[in-house]
Amino acid sequence: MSKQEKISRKRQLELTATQLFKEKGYTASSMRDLANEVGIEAASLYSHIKSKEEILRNICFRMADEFFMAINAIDNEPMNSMAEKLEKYIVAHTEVIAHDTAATLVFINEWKHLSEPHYSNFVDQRHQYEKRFIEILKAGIKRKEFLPIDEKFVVLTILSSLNWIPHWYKPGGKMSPEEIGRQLSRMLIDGIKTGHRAGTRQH
Amino acid sequence: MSKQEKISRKRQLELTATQLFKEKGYTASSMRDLANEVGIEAASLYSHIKSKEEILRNICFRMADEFFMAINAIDNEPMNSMAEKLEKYIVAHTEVIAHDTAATLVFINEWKHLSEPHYSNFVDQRHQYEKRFIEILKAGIKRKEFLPIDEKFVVLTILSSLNWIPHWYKPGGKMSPEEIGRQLSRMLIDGIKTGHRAGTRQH
DNA sequence: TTTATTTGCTAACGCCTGTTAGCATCTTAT
DNA sequence: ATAAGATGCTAACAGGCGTTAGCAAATAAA
Repeated sequence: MSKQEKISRKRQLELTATQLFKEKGYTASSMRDLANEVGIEAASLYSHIKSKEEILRNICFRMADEFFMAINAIDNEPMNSMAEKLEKYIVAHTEVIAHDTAATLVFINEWKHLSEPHYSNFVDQRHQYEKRFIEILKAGIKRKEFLPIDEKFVVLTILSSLNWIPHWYKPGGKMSPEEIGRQLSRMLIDGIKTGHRAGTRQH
Repeated sequence: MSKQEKISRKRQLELTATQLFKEKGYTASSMRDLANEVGIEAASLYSHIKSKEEILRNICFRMADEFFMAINAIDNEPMNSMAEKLEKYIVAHTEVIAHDTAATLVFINEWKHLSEPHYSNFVDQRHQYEKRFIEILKAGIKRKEFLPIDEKFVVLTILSSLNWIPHWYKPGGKMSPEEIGRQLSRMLIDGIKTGHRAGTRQH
């Protein structure tokens, strides 16, 4: 199981590094810190990884992939309203976050330490991700399902609310990730939705 | 004007450091970076400041003070509803943010690098600040003005939306800070408020 | 004009940084 | 049994870090 073992060791490093980066930040976390945490010498880390940044890169882009995969899966489902689609997006995003809050925090806070071309790559991907939400809002506004509020503004408000979840979410709490997502989307969508709160009146 | 000059020089350092900390993060910004930026040697910085952390401390606690002062001023005004009070809180918070987005970002992202006892001090203050919002929500729920959603949850959602503003706000844009605050509070409050959107129906 | 303060310099300190080279050992596959 | 790979070590490197000591020049206050 040589290949398995190597992967598992590398994975352990990434997990420990994620925790470290989350707590102290990427720059303030040293390779010696990481080595200490797993009980080996700093130089030995380089039998498993190429560089410190490689770890950060893997965390950031793996999370980016997961976020994209989550909303991609939704686009195949049939949808009645843009509100429904937006809710599904929000729930999906929440579930990805809840699945690994530490990695999410690193993804959110430390991407700026990526070097080129990965930095630009990352920024592009995030921009595309926001665009997916904006398209839903635009469609919803066109259908007069949503109030004509600046879409960019609304998307950033939604995503910032979502991205704060890892700061307080603890697995096994009273709310499941899905419930959190639903609650949040109800709170946010009903705030931008025309018509009553209780009704499902569509225009 | 010796005292004046000194203050102005120290202030310039703080301003430059704020920009630096915002862009690269506190840990990744070196004293030599800062010195370079203002055109002197790194060692010369210590004629004006005691330590690197002193700068961070000043930024963080000055912002904390400004946030508190902004909402303190509101508590003296007469208020008809909790929704109105919450809106005023949100607008006030937004205006403080808009007044110095760079310092706000440092305040939000870099406080964890404060050493004790300042770290605990900071965390306490933030907790108290959140409590002020929670009290409004509790009162609003009691009056049946707001839906009985977990207050902590709602406050964190509100504050996270607010704290993302410095990422996109540019002075001189189409929306003034006050308008942004109003728009945001309408979007968030109407989402947690019972009854119609258009009406002002109170219970 | 003398005195005190502000502002800056050079040189250096001890320590920490990410990373490489070279070698040893232990595990797995042939 | 042998070869290949995985995993780890020690020693060391070149450079960066925040900060201090000691001194010089400019500026302001007496």
